[in-house]
Amino acid sequence: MINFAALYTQSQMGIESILEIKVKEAVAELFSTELPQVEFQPTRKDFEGDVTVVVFPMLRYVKGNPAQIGEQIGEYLKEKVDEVSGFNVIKGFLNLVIGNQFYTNQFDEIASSENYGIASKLSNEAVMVEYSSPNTNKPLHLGHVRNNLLGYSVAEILKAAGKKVYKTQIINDRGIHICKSMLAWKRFGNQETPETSGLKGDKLVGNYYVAFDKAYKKQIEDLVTQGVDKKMAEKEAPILLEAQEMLQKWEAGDEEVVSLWKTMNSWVYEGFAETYKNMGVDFDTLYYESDTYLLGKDVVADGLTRGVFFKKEDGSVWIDLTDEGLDEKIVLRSDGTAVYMTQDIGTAIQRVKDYPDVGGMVYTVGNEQDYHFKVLFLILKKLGYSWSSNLFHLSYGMVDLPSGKMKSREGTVVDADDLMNEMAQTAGEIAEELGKLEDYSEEQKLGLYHMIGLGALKYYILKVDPKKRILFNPEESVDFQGNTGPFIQYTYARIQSILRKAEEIGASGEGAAKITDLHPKEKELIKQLMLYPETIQLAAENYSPALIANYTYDLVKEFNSFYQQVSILGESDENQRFFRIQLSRKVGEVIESAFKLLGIGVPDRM
RNA sequence: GGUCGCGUAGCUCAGCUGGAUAGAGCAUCUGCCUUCUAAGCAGACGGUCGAAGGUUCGAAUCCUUCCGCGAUCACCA
Repeated sequence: MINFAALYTQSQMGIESILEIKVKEAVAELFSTELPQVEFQPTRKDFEGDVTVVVFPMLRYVKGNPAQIGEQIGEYLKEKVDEVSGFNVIKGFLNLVIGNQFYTNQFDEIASSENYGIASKLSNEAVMVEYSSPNTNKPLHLGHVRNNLLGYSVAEILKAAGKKVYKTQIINDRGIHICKSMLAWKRFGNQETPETSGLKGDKLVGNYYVAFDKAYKKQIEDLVTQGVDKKMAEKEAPILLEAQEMLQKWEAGDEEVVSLWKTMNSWVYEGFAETYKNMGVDFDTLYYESDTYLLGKDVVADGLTRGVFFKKEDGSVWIDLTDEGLDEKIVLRSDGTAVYMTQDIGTAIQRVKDYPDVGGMVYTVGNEQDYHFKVLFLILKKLGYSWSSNLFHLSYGMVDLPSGKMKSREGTVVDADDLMNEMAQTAGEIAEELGKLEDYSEEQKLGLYHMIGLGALKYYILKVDPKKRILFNPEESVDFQGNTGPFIQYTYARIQSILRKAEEIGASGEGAAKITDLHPKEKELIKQLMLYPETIQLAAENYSPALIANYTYDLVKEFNSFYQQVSILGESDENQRFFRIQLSRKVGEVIESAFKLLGIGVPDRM
């Protein structure tokens, strides 16, 4: 005998597992056949009912008219299952009406659980989520924003689903790109610093990256007019050669170069820190390419002796992945230096050494690197690392402008700081127009505008499936109405307003007696609340914040409809009123919780 | 050219482990603020789900081919 009471506590699945057993029982009794499984779906809004049993798949086992079969099973369920209070059959769909008591019981469970939907215990095995990983020669732009929001949110979602998580990034602090900025600064900078210029450090360094490119292009042009072949000119422009020389000096540990490198990077880090803080993202641990770029060479040497890799005549080391449908891929240059792949192999292994509980990793990197990660994961698998089967490339589509790709060198980028400021400013303009915050201090207002502006931006980016590319048109501002972050924040603020008023009139809703009547909107809201835990799981399995965003939107739409149709504080029946207050409170909590997973804050007023 | 991804309303997107008449938002139009915040609610308009075949009782969803867009195929990262 099944303990139904225990099943009740397991969210939406509870009723379905009961029904599954009972439907099978019905079919066995009525048609003397055993059914391997039963297919359920939520009943469509246009029909009466809560849960629908799809009869069609049963026709393989039970011969007959689907409508009649549905009818017979419906009768049986109504008779034998307390929760089933009614049914109707339309074509091959058996729509079951589930009684109010089931939902009020569910709500009691939800209302009494702290951090509803969020895993209370974390796994022993951890997953490391890498995101951001910028170059240190220029400021962060919209592309980084998508990366940061995705990585941060996925990390939070994994935690909520019960995974221990380390957030990390690998900072690309060395290489030709930073040397270009350094060289240009030396040449044109007049010792300018963030202090003397009043510029944010990353912006200052970025300016010199652009300055380098300008000078470089000019030199190419001059060489071409002197009759030099364009390709040759691109390779031999003096300023580029000088940058390359600088990189060599850096690798050799040249004191002056290293000192300048440290100084300029520190400016950039200060700038980044400010941007991250503004964006509301953080990291548990940092890796720097200057520490890791030599890693991996030993692993390659070891793999060579074990036959995972092979050496070509010129001394370069490769892996043959043709049996996997891929190509040969280089893992060590002929001069023995590391390539990107070498470094990534080494860094992955280093991370597990540093954090022995890491059993998997998520790399938040654009889809232009799909091939690279496919190869990286295969190599780690061939090297025999147990965790190699738990590697995931969180690949996302590029953020393009109407004019095409963003290019830092050409200045066609949407700067992250500017964008966030503009969003906050727009939020402020709308709020001023509405004028609901007269008694807020200037500081409070600015904080709120930032929260709303960022909420709009984050939601706008996160609600889209990561795989899809985003076309961002700076001319058309991000919406603040409809399916947007502010819409959801607004609903939250309304709920808080109700709760404040409830408190004032001494109706916190605590200790309410059980109600038996449910308004259809209340029932829908409870159903929607019941979906939250499985939504988190689904979002974690799919590494998709978009699922959380869509869920929250549906919940909020449902609440607004309820709010419009049903009086909460004005309800005369005390139990009914208390229940509605509790329901509103819980919806607010779930909005807050879900938005936290997206890295979006919620306001008490707006 | 090979490989991978995407293609759904004028625009931005859901739906994709197959199920009922394909859903939202924006835009356009119509109602609703002396009642819990109108950044809201209710409604109208709007679709050959890129195209064609196939599998199935049933396809936006799965398979094949084609078209369009993007990415990638470096001793760059």
